Amino acid sequence: MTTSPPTDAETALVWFRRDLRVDDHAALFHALKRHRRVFCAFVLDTDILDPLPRADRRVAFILEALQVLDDDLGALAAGAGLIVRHGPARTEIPTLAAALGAGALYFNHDDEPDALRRDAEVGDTLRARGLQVNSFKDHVVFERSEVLTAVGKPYGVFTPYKNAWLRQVNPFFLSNYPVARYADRLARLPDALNAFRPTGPGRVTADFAPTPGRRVPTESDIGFEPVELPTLLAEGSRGAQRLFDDFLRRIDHYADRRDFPAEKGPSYLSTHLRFGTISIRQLAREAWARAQAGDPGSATWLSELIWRDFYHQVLHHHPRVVSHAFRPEYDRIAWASGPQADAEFEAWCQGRTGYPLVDAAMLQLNRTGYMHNRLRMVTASFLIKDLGIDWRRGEAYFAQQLLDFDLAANNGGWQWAASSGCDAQPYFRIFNPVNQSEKFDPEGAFIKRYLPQLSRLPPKLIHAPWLARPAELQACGVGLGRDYPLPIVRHETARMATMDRYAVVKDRGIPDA
DNA sequence: TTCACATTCGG
DNA sequence: CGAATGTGA
Repeated sequence: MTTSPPTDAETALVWFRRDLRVDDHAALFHALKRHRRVFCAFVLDTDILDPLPRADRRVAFILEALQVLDDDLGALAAGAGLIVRHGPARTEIPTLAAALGAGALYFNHDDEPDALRRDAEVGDTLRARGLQVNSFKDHVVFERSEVLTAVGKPYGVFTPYKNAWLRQVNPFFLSNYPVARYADRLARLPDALNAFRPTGPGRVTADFAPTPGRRVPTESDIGFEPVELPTLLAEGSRGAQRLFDDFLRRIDHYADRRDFPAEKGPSYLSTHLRFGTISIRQLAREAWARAQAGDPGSATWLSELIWRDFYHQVLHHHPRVVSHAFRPEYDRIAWASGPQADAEFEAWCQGRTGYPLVDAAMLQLNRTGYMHNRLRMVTASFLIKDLGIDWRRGEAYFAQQLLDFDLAANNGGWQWAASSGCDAQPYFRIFNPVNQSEKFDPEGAFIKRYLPQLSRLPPKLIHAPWLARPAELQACGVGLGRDYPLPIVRHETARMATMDRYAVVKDRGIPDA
């Protein structure tokens, strides 16, 4: 005996979160396919926003992306648009679903622990009220347990994971969800939903606004200060498409340019991937096709996209990495602490370590919300292995500063540098910050961009100015300790201290008692 | 009823 | 793309 499936509700609500586009959108596609009237909403979640500093570039990025999303929905179907709410998503989504008379909720997976908790709560609430709750993979090509070893366990090493990923991928997994096909099912927003109404300084009601007007709030509507966004990141999903077009013209050079921060090597798409203003499938599809055709630049870039899947998968299977070392023995390390360590941490944050490449990198981060990937490794290694400071402090600082901050990738990167992660750098491999500088910024071009006080130093001196003779420095107009700091640590000394600090990871637990 | 091929379906 | 299902001789 079979039970007939329940008939689909007429009205559905799609909850946008880290997928701020209409093109190639899994949840939106499925909602449109199965329901006659589909509303789209985004919640500016006060559970997330309240603890943030009042000037945050990510808020600016999101608001701009929402405006484009709203425009694109309207372009897909006249009168359609994005409903934007401000409040705790835990309660805003159930309230909105009820107000719209929705019988189903659709959203895409977000595997960060806090998001999973939130989504479980919302799902429970709505299911208890008789709504269908449907969620989908959208943010990565392969999620959760889709790529497993022959014995059905998650991979802990990247290269075999990547090989399995490549064996498994095919054009279908990378194909586009044809959202436009069902565009007529997007609901026209009633007038009552046509504006986002601020009520008093910095606070907004959760009530529907009575007057037509702007649906997407400004920073000040939600209690933030306006901040300027790097022009590279303007215009949400429209800007993302432009960036990708531009990158495709140089993707064949990716492999040979990506390690040099002074060059335009990377795609600059990380923030768009974080917020879903571009689809991972679109990117992987292009990269995969070109890699298949034999382009090494595309193959290298595709590897980076696979790293992203890898780290998301690690976080899903091992959520404890959020606060613990993936390899538990690395939590035995006694990190530097106390006033001296605090001062050094502060110098690192502010780009005052005296190591020009490290400092230029930190200034890039602080000023733009972005840091070149090679420099993320260099600065992370410096904090952990030259200053002996707990990787979690660096991770937290990056989380605060990076526009493209993604918990899975950031944590994976930091644990890689700390040697505590899966498939991490071995602990005895310690970047030499001067060698890295000579190798990846040979002319000092990147350094000079952020440290103009060093602009007259020749390549021979710029990587380690403290080694120059006083007369040479004077000739270049540099007074060490005045225009630019003396190094806060000696690398060779620090390296030996780190080897000692890491010795505890070799202990096989408690010997015999 | 069977086979060979076409169509649909899933992510 | 590959698996499952449908079609028609």
